[in-house]
Amino acid sequence: MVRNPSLSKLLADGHIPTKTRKSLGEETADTLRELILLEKLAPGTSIPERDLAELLGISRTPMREAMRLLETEGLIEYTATRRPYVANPTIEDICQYLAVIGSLEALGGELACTVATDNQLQEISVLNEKMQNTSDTEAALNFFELDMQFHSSIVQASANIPLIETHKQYNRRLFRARFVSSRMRLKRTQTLTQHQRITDALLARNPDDTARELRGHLHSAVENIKLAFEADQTKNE
Amino acid sequence: MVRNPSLSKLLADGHIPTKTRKSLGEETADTLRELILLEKLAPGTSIPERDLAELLGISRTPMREAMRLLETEGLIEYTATRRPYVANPTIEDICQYLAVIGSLEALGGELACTVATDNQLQEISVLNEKMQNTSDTEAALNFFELDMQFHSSIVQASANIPLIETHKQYNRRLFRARFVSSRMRLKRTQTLTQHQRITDALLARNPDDTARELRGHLHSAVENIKLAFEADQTKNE
DNA sequence: CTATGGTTTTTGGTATACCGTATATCGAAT
DNA sequence: ATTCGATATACGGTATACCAAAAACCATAG
Repeated sequence: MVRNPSLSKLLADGHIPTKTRKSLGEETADTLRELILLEKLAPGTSIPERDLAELLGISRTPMREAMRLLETEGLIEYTATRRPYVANPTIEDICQYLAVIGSLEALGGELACTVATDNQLQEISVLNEKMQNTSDTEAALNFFELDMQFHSSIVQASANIPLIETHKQYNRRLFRARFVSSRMRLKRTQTLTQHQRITDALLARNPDDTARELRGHLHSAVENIKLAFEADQTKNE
Repeated sequence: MVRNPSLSKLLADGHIPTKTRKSLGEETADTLRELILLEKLAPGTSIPERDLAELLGISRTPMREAMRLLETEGLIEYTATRRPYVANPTIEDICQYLAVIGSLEALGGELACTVATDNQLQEISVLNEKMQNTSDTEAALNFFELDMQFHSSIVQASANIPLIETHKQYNRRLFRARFVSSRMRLKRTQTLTQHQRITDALLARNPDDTARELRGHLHSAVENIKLAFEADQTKNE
């Protein structure tokens, strides 16, 4: 440990880049997650530990660790006999996730109104403006990423660490769904109006309005994703 | 797999007790959790993998798995150099947990109003009555357990599986805090009045009232726990 | 051709050995 | 006596071996 007072102060102040050395298992979790979210590993695919470990050139131990991690994130599930496969949430599952994430974001916004720094609010506002100025023809991926960032930064501003963590997890489960949905470009103007109202409430530091707007916004997200999935279904048959 | 259609139907109907064989790691997680919650392992204690594994007579592999599980539950934390120790949340941490759990329960109650079966509502009502009829001299532990059950069964009635799961996790982190708090018997009558109002709103299947009452209830839980911890602090010095 | 029962192969669970790094110990120098 | 540095020890990370259970396969009987 660092015993020199002035040095440990430096460290605590965060001036030194905290080198959190990731274990192989955690790194593997990252790459696995990416493989799943980008559909290199399709939903429902069976993924035996040995094969996957060999594929990535590591042993089973860290691979198992990675898979357990992704299990808690909801990206990997296990059969009754503990055989792992890529999760394949139904539209109903996704709606349940969205209900929870709606509550989490509403709480995040509510808290942010009282504890967020002006800088953080500014940042959110900037993200909103970027989205508002996005032309209709802009790449869907870009819009999608801004959307995710907008929501995340609101929760981030709540300074509630477990909330931020839980929100991140739910976001991961929803990644694919949100992606599909955003590709549809459904009701983009509606989304933008809602974002504007959320931003306004936040800048006014009005907790109740913020929470209500966020709830409403997530509520329509449910509708959009339902539509997107129906469209996706009919297209794929 | 079961190939006979009528047999698999039996299984799906749940007539056969789904024997989810727990792995050693999961069982270990259960016993470890109990050790921590009952303070057989005090908060802050360092818990080297080898020692703990030997203590329970198992190898390190399942022990590591168990510890990773409890890490995601927030009961075990790791130093910067990945040395595990029993989590020791500050009062601020606990308040953050409570804020989240408040939102989760509010959502649970709200959803329960529309999807809960009459039986489920009845069950909640029964739990409430049991608590109301608890005499002041009754064992604190009994009151405590009823309280936990009351809250859990509300979330259970929401039928939102990820919500139920997340709520369970947060409850575990709060177990100790709630226990300490309940031992203080602070504002027991206030608690009971609030429970009554929550129950009424639920039975009336009024989502908005239910959510509001739950939020308010958790809000005062924050106050109670703060008081309890202050008292606990001064006692221990 | 289908259903059944046994055999082989696959696969997850667990134990164990080894490695590198972090920590503890201890002696020497100031 | 305190601090510093070298050495020893402890500990978590990873690889690997082995086992039991599950699943795939296959041959045989009806």
